[in-house]
Amino acid sequence: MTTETGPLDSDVQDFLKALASTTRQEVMFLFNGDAELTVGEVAERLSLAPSAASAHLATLREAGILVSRREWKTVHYRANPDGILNGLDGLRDYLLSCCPPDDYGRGCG
Amino acid sequence: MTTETGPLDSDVQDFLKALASTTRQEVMFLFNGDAELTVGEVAERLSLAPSAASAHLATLREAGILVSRREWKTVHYRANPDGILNGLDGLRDYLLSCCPPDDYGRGCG
DNA sequence: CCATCATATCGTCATATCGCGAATTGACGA
DNA sequence: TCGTCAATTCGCGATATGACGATATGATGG
Repeated sequence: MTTETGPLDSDVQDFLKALASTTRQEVMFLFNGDAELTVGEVAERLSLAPSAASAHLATLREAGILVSRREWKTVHYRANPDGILNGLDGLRDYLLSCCPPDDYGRGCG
Repeated sequence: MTTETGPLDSDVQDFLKALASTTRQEVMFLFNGDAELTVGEVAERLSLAPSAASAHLATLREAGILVSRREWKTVHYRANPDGILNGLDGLRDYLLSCCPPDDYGRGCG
């Protein structure tokens, strides 16, 4: 059972908050095509201070959207499909429980 | 074509920002079961000032998540399944374009 | 051990968001 | 038209977020 701080799973809350930021949306676009990027690369591509890039990547990692691995001196981030799927599923379930429509893309089987 | 302020459709941005708020998440839970609520009812149930409730409902309406209709003196809000579907689809497409996983629940047909 | 490089964390400031109460707008009834 | 009630908008203060630079941590190499 995931901890709940409110009516919505904290997992899904973190997922939403992480993605509801223009800068972090831009960050995510860098991970297209199974890309693996270091903090410094993200900082450079978005013209951000390394500290800012690090914080955003940490937020996305804590939301389960990215994962990181350390390789010698550098930390490599990449997308985390499982976490993303989890977030999307949780969000869909949340909206399903809130609202009445027939289906939200589920139940295609 | 929807206007874009960044890498992500502004539609989807509004969708995310609207839902990435604890209070608005609580608001959405009130619309369970095809409920139709006035601003005053939402304010009362969440112990909010009418002005705060109005602002949150407006945000959700502008994001396409709720729709409103005026009935004499009162404004009734209810969920907007089409808008919600749109938001979820847009979000999924965005994450698909960012990241590599096989599928995000699409392609069940 | 110490130096170095990449990352993470901290302190600070600017800005955005959220809450309220007050004033404004809009719709109905006298 | 004017009054009333509901909703919206405005102004304000408090809090949260996002950016930076400076500092601390971690891993590698001398």
